[in-house]
Amino acid sequence: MISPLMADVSAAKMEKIVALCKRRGFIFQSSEIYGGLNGAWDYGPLGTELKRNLKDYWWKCMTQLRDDVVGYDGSILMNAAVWKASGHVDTFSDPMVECLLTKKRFRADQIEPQSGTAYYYKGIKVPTERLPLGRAEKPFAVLVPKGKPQASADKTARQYYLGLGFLESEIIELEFDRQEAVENSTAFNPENGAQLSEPKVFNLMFKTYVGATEDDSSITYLRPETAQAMFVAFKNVLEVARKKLPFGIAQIGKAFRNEINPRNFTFRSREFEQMELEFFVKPGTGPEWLEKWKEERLAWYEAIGIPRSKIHVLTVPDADRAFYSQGTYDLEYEFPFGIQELEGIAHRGNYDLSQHAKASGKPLDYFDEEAKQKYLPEVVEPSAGVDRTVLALLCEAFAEETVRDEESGKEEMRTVLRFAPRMAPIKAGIFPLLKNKPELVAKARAVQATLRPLMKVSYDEAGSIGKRYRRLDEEGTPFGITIDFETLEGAKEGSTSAQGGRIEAGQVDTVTLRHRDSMKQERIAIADLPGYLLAAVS
RNA sequence: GCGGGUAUGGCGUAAAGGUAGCGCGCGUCCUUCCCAAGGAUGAAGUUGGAGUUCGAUUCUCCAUACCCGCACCA
Repeated sequence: MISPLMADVSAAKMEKIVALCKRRGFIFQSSEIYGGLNGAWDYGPLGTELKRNLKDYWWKCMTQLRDDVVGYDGSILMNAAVWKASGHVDTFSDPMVECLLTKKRFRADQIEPQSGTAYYYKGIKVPTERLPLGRAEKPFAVLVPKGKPQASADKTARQYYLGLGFLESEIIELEFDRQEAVENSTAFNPENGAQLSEPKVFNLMFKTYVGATEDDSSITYLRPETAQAMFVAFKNVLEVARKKLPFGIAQIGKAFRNEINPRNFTFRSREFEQMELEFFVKPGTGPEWLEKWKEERLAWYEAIGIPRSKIHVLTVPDADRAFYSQGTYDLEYEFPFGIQELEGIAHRGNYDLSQHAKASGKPLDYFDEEAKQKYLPEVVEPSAGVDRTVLALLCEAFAEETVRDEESGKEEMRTVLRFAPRMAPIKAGIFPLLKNKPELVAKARAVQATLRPLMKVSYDEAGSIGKRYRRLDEEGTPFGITIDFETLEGAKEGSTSAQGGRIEAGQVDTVTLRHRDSMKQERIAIADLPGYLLAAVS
């Protein structure tokens, strides 16, 4: 249970993170100057780097560091038949009905059929003349169990008309229409008997038209997940990849869902990016691979700076699982706004391949050379949200701390993003201690030129050195490199090296290396910078 | 989709039916030998639309976005 105070603290933290994201250029509202667009967000200069680092690392872990996964990059627009076969056209849209009395919403297909006596009303009359509306025609109906008096239906109807908000109870006169026996009807709310609205379809897929003519034959959809491209192309990949089971296909790309209600900053957006792996395995081995991938993915989150202790593994109960799933884990993160899903790892059986084989008429079997038999592989799918993970990185990295100035004793607030170095948008900031000393500036520029081909670095000479360090902190840059007079004139006696040893007194071309998290400084030879930094950020 | 709230430079805020101010940040210049130092100077704002009014950023209505709760999330 979250206390109201903690909820306030969390909301305040989230607001600070949103403000920081805008201030430093991580995330902006989409089309902001036109008032934005509900559920759409842009990544600014730093956010783009962060997101790219995340995707690159996933890609590297999937396709480079193991040899049983190949990459794919499917189109966003696909033949509409794909979405029919996958089940999205039929099941990704939910006909919803709404209780006219309580406004509560139900899936139309989940309403339990009711029997009883239905009372129909045409509307209400209001005898008092001082009210502007003498009567209101607004049909309504109530279902009550057989044998119950009409009075109980009247009571519900009265509540409904009162809820419309323009009348006082004592002067409402119901205009009764008729009563009727009803069997197995889904037109009434099982909880209170009130009439339900006509079903409205909420299709979560964005519909669009391919080509110039907008007729039904040209309809397709923006993909609601990247997965289907990989199932549909299974045969093609099998042909060229020369892989034996088990093997996987990995893809990163945009997907679109017309969410009813986007929420929580970028967490639920209508346009978002996925990192999905479809891992094909021998029939019967799905469950064990589900476990393996769960462990694999947990370790991965640790590697990008999200500790195991902040990830909750939810074993999705049978009732909540998608119809195709034979087992699902949700990996959830403790966001300030609640514990929410980052990644779903699902054992999809052979549902997708069998659906597409059936619908397309093209066999999608795998021929097992050892067993000398054909079969449809099972699939285990770790599917991660890029934008959600970026948000988790930001939330996890965000820290405000009080620092005391040793000399003056003055206390100040320091805002710092403690990204894991491999995720940090910029790896190092390079500064001349003073910008009005040409020798320092020239050397700093030289160091920048050395490091630039190796990693993203920044150069800054504006303001005091302390100010520049704090700027690095807010951007989450793990290293600050300062070219100072010791660089030119030789190191002082007793300098500690970042490599652990000593810098020799009088040694030139050494710089101050400042660490973001500890704010500690040490010296390092310029020649050692590339090796040291590459090791620290890869 | 329902209910509630909010909307003032990049960020955080103040004020008022009649000239919109402050702090931080940002740009330029000066100064500065290691944790948001100092000085000079500059740019930048009332979410959008309609109405009331001599005059609206302020009042009213509508729209949009964001936040909170409910519902939803194959």
